[in-house]
Amino acid sequence: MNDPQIFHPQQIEDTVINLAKRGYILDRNLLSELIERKKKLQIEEEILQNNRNQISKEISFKIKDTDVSDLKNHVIQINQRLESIKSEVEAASKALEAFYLDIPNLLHHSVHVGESDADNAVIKTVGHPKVFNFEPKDHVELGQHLNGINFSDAVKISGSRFVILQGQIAKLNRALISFMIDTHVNRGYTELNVPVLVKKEAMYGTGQLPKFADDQFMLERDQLSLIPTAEVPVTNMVRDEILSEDELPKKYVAYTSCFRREAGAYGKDTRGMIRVHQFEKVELVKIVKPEMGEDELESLLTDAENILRLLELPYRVVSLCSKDIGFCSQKTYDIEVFLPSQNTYREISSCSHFGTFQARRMQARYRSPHYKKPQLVHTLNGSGLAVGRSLVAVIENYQQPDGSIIVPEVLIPYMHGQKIITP
RNA sequence: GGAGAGAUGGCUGAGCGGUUGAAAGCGGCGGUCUUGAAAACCGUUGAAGGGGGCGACUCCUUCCCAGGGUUCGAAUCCCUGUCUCUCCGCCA
Repeated sequence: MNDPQIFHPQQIEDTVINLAKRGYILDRNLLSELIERKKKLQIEEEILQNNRNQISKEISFKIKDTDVSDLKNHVIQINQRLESIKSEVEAASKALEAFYLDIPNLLHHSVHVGESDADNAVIKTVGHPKVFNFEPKDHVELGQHLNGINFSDAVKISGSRFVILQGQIAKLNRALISFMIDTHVNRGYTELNVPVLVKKEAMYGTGQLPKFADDQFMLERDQLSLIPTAEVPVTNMVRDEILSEDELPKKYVAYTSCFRREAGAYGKDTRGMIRVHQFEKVELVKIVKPEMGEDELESLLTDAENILRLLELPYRVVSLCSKDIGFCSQKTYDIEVFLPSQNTYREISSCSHFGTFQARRMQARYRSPHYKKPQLVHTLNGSGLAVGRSLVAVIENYQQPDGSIIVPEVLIPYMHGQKIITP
C-alpha cells in the first residue's frame, strides 16, 4: 500500500503521471469522494462517541444521590444513532481501503518506460554463451539420458507441471542448494527454515493478496496458503513489529519449496522443469532503514549474481521497464541465465526494492532517535537463486557430447568429490 | 484428540463494572552529581486515526489477543474463536 500522502493536492499530479507509466489510470474523482465520505462520517461518529462518554461520566458522578434515568435514556438514544453511523463508517473505510489496496507501488524515478518485457534494458552481460561443437540437448533429454529427471511418474502422482529428480541429478540439486545457502551465509545472511503454509494476513502483508488470489494454492478448509515464494513467511516475520535501529539491516536467506498455480501461463513453457507448480528456491530478504534501500538493492543484486559467477554460468542483468515491474515493487532487476537449448537468456532471479509498500501493509517499523514516531522500514528480496532453473542451466551449459555433465568446480565438494555425472 | 491454566504497555507484572491509557518494577530517554564512567537521586517514556494552529503544540476518538453480547458505562461480567503453556493419548 502506498502512503496516502501521495494523493494530497500538492503531490497528486506527480502520482498520476507515475502510475500512468505502469498503465494504471487513477480515478481521482472516486478517490477524493471516498476520502471525503469517510472523513465526514468519522467526525460524526467521534462527536457522538464523545457525547456518550461525557454523559456516562456524568452518570457516574450523580448516580449515588440523583435520579439519572433521563441521562440514561439520552445515552440510549445516542447509541441508536451511533449504531447506524458505525456501519456507515465501516463501509466507507472498507471502500477506501479496497481502493488503496488496488493501487500499485510508485515506480522509482530511475525506472524507464516500456510496454512489455521486450522493452527491458540490459544493464550488463557477464560471460559468453558457450559455443558447442555439437548440437546441445535440452535438460529434458539430458535428464532422461542420465535417468535423473522423471516426468512420467510425477504426472502419474501429481499431474502436469510436476517433476521428480532422482539419483545423481537429485544429488546435484541438493548440492546447488547447500552451495547457495553457504555462500550467502558467508556474506552475512542469516539462514532460516520457515513454514511453507501461511495465513491470509501474511499473504496480504507482502501483497500476494487480495489482487493475486488466482496464482496461489489455497487450503480452503484450514484457510492457509502454500507460499509462492519464501518472501512471504520471511518478510512477514517483522509484521506488526517495532524494531530498534541497531537490529537493522536484517538479512535472511531461506531455502523453501514454492508453489504456484501458473493460472495465466497455459501453454507456456510446457516442456521441462522451467515452469512447474512446485519448485525450490533460495531466497534473500532484507529489512533495512529507508535511507539504505537503494544501496541495498544493488548489493542484493550483487549477492545473487555472485552465485552465477561462481557457477561460471553466462548471464545478463536487465532492469525491468515500467509495465513489466511487479505490483508491489518500485524497482526490479532480473538476472537471466543463458540456456543453450533455447539459445536465449531466461529469468533465474528477480531482485526487487519495495520501499515502504509492504512495510505499510505489515505495519513493520523501527524506532530511530531522529524521529519521534516509529518509521516504516524498507523491504527487499531477490532469488539467490531459483534452484530448479539453476539445475537446468548447469545441466545444459555443462553438457558434453556424450550426454554426461561436468560438475562445476564450486559444486565438487558438495558432490563429495564427484567431477562428472554419467549414466 | 481429551483435561486444565493463561493472553495487559519495549519487557516483567498489578488491576473492586464508573477520571484506569492502565499501579509497580525493569529497560529507554533527559537531567543533577562526577575529571569521566558507574551508583544514587529527580524528571520523562505506548500505538493508530481524525480535528484545530505557520509553529513549539493542542483537542477528540479508538486500542488491555480477536469477534460478538450484557450495561447508561467493560481491561474487569457472559459467549465464540485464535494462540501459548501443563498433563494424558496418538504420531513423525
